[in-house]
Amino acid sequence: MRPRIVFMGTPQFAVASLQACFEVGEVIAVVTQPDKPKGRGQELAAPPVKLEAQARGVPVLQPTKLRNTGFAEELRALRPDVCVVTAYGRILPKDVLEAPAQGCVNVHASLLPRFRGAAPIQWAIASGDARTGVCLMQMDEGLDTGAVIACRELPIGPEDTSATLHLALAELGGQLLRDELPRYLRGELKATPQPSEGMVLAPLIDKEEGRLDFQRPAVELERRLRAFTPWPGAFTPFAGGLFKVHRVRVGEGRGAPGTVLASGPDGIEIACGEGSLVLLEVQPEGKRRMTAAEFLSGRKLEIGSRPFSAD
RNA sequence: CGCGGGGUGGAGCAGCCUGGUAGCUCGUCGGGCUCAUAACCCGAAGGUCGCAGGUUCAAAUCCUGCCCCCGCAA
Repeated sequence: MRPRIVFMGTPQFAVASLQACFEVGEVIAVVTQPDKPKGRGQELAAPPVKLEAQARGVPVLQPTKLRNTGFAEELRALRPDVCVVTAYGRILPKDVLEAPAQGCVNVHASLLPRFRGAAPIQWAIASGDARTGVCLMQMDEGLDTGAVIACRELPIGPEDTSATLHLALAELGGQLLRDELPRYLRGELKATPQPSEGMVLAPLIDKEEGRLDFQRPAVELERRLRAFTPWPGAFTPFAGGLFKVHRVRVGEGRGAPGTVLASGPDGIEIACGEGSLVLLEVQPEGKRRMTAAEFLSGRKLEIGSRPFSAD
């Protein structure tokens, strides 16, 4: 008998999980965040999960608050066997967690207990980890602290960004659900509590995390750039505006941090706390993304100058 | 009506406020020089100045509408 599933999720990352739920059970309702103004023009946009649910003709709930609003009763009334949560974006209160007959499970994009929290993919790259993955866990009241049911691993390549890993991990999360959720619901899989050893938090990314601090080692800046792609990216002040850096290479150069060591067709080399960063693809504010060589045909950078600092 | 920048030979930019000869650094092509470490010298080709309308003797430049790219914000 197919389980009655209520799915909770919001962004693109959650769509593959939702699709997996359709394969292994009856999705009786989808809970997602309210529509929010997006982009230039600030038009209201529906979350990707909502669009997918509507395309499948499943009822969509978009509560603003979960606590003390009767949402738990509403959920109970649906008589779900399980609630599957992937990147929903809210902490679930106890009464919601206990509403489904077999509780709530969560797909989390890291190898728990490493990188509990909102931005596990980003922090895995920024930390220089060689591998990451997805875990299916029982939810409890803590932040990603539940007992782990099953995991899948994936190597992090030297060119991986959060954008590329998001795609791969979303897909892997879908497979994990498809394969392991039915077994778990039948009682064939036992959840094991997370070890306290190796616990690391992955806090929400702030825009300021993208600001390039040339005092830091070049290798760290390169990893953070990939970790914070596509958002907030890597940027530095330039000529009174914002200057985005899209692609870099770690170099061998040395000098006072922030100083231009070389500037030519091969890139713009900036001295860092350790080593140097060669800027390969950049984007001045208001302009499109361009190669360093293109940028330099319109604006020369003196060797020895420090153009990327607040005025 | 959320705020803002931009669209000028193939690339990146200046010129626009204060209308009057299409500019800069590259690239391309032809020739020269011969090792200068982003090679150098001479020459050439290549542009409906995003589109449409308006003002004017005259519009890249001023006015109006539209299209496209992008930053902020969310």
